Amino acid sequence: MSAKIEDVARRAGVSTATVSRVLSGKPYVSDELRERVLETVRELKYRPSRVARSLRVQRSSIIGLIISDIQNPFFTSVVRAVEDVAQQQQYSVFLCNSDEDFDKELTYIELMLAEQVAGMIVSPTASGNEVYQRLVEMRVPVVAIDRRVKDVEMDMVVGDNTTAACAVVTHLIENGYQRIGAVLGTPDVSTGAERYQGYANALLQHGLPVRPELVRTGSPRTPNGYALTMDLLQQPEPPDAIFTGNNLLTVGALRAIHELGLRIPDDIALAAFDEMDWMFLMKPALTVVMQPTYEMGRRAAELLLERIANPDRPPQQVVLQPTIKVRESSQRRRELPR
Amino acid sequence: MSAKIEDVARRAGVSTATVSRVLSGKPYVSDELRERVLETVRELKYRPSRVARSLRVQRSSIIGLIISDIQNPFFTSVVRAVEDVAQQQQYSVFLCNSDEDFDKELTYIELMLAEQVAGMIVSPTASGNEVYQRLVEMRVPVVAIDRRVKDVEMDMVVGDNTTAACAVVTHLIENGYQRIGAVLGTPDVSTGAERYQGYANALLQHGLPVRPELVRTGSPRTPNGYALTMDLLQQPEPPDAIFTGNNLLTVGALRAIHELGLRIPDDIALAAFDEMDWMFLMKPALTVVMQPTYEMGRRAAELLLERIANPDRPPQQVVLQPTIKVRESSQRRRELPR
DNA sequence: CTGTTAGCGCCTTCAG
DNA sequence: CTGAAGGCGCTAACAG
Repeated sequence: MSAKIEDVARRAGVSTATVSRVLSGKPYVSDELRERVLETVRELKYRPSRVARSLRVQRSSIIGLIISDIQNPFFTSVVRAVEDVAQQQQYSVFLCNSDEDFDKELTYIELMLAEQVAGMIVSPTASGNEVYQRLVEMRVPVVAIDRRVKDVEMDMVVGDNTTAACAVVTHLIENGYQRIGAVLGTPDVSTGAERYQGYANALLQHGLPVRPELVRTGSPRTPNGYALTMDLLQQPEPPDAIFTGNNLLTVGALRAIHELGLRIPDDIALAAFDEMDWMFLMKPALTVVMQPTYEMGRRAAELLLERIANPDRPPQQVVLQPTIKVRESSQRRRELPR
Repeated sequence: MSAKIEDVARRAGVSTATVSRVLSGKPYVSDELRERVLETVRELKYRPSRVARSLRVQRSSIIGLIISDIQNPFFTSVVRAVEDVAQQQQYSVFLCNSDEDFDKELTYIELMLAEQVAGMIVSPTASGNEVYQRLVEMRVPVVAIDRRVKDVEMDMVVGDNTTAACAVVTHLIENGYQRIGAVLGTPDVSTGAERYQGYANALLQHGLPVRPELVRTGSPRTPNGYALTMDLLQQPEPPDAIFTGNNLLTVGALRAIHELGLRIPDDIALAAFDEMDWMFLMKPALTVVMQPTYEMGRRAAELLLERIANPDRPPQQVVLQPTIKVRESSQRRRELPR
């Protein structure tokens, strides 16, 4: 097919070792030979086989990135960040979409191993610790992003969900809302669990009861956000405010609210986690939590590269603080005369 | 490190050839040996090295997917589709983001070649035909998606942009709008060019002039949509309607309109290409074009697999029809008394 | 500084 | 039906 290293060597009148040395920027090659080799490489349009290289050195220069939902802007932002860092260090990114499906996640992890990736970044779809425990034991560089893996000493970068959730819900309470509902991702993943925790903390701190009938959890995706919100709002005693636990759930919730003809915040107030870029157009929520998505991706990639360079570094857990944004409309208290 | 094929062979008391045959589902292996091998594979948790395999067979079972903007929902939907088809056929997807940067695109194509991918799907960032011409000559399976490559006989799946653009602009005209502006992607990529063509066709068919001062083009991204729209609207004689040429440009346009305090469609009407899922919430446009994004991805993947299976098949060009959606609000004609 | 050589792990003829 | 053996293209000792 295309030129191999031997062709280049022969044409340039040197050995394959020299060609290899030149191409991998190794020292100890005379300028003359180096130039001659480079010239020949250009002539032959030689492109080293990364496959052969990977086999030889028992490691590819690929970083595996397994995210749980590629349609979620949160993750696309992460992807961007990881790609940026990787590219800067001559790594490429092998992206897979586990689709919130633990089996797919496992399959992809296997695939990554079979492809000899240099390391991987994963947003776990469940707190499936055994797998990650094994990876750590195999000394495979891996970092968890966005979601914690329980009981495993590994690198991870996550947001401070409990605090942030508590803050936005507190804001609702301070604006006079009393029956606050929640639409959250499943408690199987740490984000769902922690955001529930923050919600509950806020209520308890203000002497309000945590009513199970006001809490709905499920897969963190738009259709589910719609269904859960519908369910919540069509109860005999619906909430007067809703806390949504992630951006896609928020979209679903907005759809439901819209369809029921309710107005925000007059009929129903909203506090959202993970607001998307475009929501500004609608100012739908009283208060929102914005995660530093790009930074999370960047930190995760950096952590991974560090571990690849130094497999013995102790595990690091980076916790980033989300930003809380309050809308002007939030000043409009509900107790005011209509 | 982990188990190799020879370990399995030894443990099972057979040759590596037999193990290989069993694992690749080849016939001509007695049931007894097959069972024994499978058992041993399980015991040893043997995971064949895809790298070694790729080197040996001179091809990996990876499909390269190079998209121009991973933050664009259009493409994430395509990614989903490609992944679904690939997985079904035991391929994995290697996703890269060219970021609308032709150099990155080239780099990634090189990377794909070096990784011996089975084939690739690319949304070209420019009509850089030489590269694709070369790929076709090298008999590398490749299909272009969303955007045409000029003068190259290759597989591609695109939308009928001219017709669709003409239709939505016609709709604006029929609703009484006369000064219709356009915010489009650069004419360097086929989508931008064709959508401009459709816009111009619609105007001309109705005897309206195509005014250069009402047309803005640039990179198809949100910030640019904002800037171009701002520019358009702050002219002495601004348009009374705008046609936006892709979903991200639309978001930018909405932001600009919003910021200027204009109302849709009373102050400014909007016809959008590629509406995003969530826009329903805002009903911002009179009429929108929705592309069958998932289907485009699916078709592209299918085309690619067909070509991998049969490299001599003549090139196919699939043109999909977008759907045009008209809002009720569009019935409100502009000439009606205010 | 440069060349020779031995594999990396797997598949695939070619014999048996 | 099964085994033995030769590479796929590259890098990393080890000699010169």
